Amino acid sequence: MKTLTNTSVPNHKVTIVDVANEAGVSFATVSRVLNNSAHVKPETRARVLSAMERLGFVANRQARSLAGGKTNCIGLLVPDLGTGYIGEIIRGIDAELTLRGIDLILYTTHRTASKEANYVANLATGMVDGLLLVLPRNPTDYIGTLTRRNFPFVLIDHQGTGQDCPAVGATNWQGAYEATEYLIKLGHRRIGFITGSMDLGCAQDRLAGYRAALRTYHIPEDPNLVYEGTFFQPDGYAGASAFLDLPDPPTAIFASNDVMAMGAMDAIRNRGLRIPDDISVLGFDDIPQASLIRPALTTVQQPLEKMGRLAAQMLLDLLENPAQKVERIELPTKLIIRESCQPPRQAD
Amino acid sequence: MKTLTNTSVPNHKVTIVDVANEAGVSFATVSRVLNNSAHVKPETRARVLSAMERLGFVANRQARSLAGGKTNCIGLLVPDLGTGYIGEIIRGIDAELTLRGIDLILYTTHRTASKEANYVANLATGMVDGLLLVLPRNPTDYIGTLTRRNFPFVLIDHQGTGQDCPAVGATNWQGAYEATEYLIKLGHRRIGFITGSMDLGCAQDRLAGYRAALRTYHIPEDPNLVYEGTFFQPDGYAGASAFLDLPDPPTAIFASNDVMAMGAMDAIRNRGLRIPDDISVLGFDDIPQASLIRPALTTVQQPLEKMGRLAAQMLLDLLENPAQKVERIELPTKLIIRESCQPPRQAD
DNA sequence: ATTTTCTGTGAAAGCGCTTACAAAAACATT
DNA sequence: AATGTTTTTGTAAGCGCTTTCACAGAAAAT
Repeated sequence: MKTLTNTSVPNHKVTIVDVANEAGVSFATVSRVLNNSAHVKPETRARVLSAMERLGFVANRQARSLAGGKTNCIGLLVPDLGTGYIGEIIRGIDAELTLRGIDLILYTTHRTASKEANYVANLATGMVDGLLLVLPRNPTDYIGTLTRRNFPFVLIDHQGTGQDCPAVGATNWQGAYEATEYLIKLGHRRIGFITGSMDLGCAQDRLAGYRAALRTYHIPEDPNLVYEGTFFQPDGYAGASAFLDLPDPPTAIFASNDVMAMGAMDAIRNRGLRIPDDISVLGFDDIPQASLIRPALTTVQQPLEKMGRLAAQMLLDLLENPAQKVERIELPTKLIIRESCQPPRQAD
Repeated sequence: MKTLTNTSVPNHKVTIVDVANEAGVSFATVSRVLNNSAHVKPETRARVLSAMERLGFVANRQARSLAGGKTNCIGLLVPDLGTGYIGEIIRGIDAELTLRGIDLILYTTHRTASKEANYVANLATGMVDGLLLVLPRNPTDYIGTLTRRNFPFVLIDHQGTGQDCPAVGATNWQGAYEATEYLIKLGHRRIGFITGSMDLGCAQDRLAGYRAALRTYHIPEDPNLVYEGTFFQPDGYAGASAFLDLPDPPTAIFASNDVMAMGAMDAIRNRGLRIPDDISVLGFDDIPQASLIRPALTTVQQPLEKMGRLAAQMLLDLLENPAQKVERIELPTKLIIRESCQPPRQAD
């Protein structure tokens, strides 16, 4: 009675027992086929496979995870999805995961730190096998927990302050340095800088890169020319407005991300000034719309898609071999010169 | 031996058995507390709760789903994440789901129809309790299966061709009609239209709305003024280029989405023409960057975030009460007038 | 031909939880 | 006080699968 075939009942879920009966083997063998385990005669395997086909069998994930101890899901924690920045990263992650048949559970924290820690705590308890954390807000809160529990995770776009954990990021310092240098070589001496959220490592690095370039070219740093933003568009607007209110406004503005650069452009135009004729604007990220706007935005490209892909690979490797040594990868950024920068109006 | 407490072993997962021992009740009672079932003495409940707290117990989702028959996850199938269009929808979905403690499993099909059908088949087998399908490509492939299996799902932004299934969309026809009417009232007589993927209901509706408006105002339709695109930026570029090559080019271009409108803008500017002075451009969607570009894009706003929220609500209702009657909701669109349109240069 | 080594398969014990069903305890009713 | 109800709690049977162990049978070695 227990191992009754249910092929006749249309709405019944097909289980390995059904398949086993259909194929005339024990359900253990079916499980072996399912797991590509060795020690199954090719002939038997074929028989089981065909039975599965005939019955339309699909393995139950919940049961597999429960029994097997892993979920084949990995969790992805992102701040939001608005800007395309994250979209690019996800595209990379997704490509890698799809390849290996692993599912993605998405969590958006909407930049709420408390939510972030909460999610992490929950996820690390059986929901997923590993965690990908994009632009983590204050990861110190839970990285300890994660490490202690030996829970695999990879940070994306977070050059932590000394924490020794797997991460992939971009050369933020370098990128900002080169971009600033480009502006300087164009002839700019007064370059306004709009920072990102300074609690994020990447924002700090970009600011540091900007400062370093200034120093290299012996340009004194004017505190009025650094505006602290939070990576959102309005910050760009506000920052640029503040700069333009200065008695001696900058001839170029370098925003720590593209979205803020766009905000800055807005502010500039609202004053009746033209880009790049009156003032140059430079961004960071190279999100898809950077090339879509006019003037097309000169910006520092981060290999977002690649970062996602790499992070996924690292995590998957970590899952397979937890003893793996910790890696921190920095992908190179690249200055993409488009139309939003030119030499200052009246060179000094 | 079997019911040995494991509090001493640090790395052991805490199960309901552990909690039961700690609280001095049977594990069934713990389960009841977990499920907020009635018939648990408040005092006992408190004791169990405190034991959970003490032990740091977190229920295992896999086990709960396996035993309980539901996953508390819903699946979201989207074509991609690049444009912000989807991002807005997800924001709405996410808001609703977070509220009810349900998780989101994300699948991006990257506009591959085969992948879509594949995912749907897989997901509908225990992975998730319900499915949210954004902008489904050719849903006829699997809507039948889904319906037959009684698997709950809601379509987003797909006004199917007669299929009777739950869906939330926007008034695409109406939106396109009003936008075209606006252009006509501005004085335009030759209005180029760039369609979306014509296998999508929304694209068809928008085209129909455009045509209807033309008819209303007795403007003969010129086949040269309709360019078939696929909702991607390059289509906008190509479409606008084709229009501008015409001996008698249009004075306004209406693209079926914002991204294509941006492509069109690009093409127009590459010809040395100015927007809106030489030619007006109008989009559809009102994605976040529509207001960020210059000139700011006049477009038809879809309540994307709200659509997501509503779809999630519908699905959740459906889960609770499968007998629910099928609803198809159309949210109103709204013309957002910004800077990209003005009366044609020389009125006829 | 006999023993040894594999290989292929089956039986059975869980994975951590839900949920009838049953038993016990508490309360109300005559 | 005895009985009937209603709560509250415990017992046990799965949910569908993985995996260890054991045991056949076949191949290899003696």
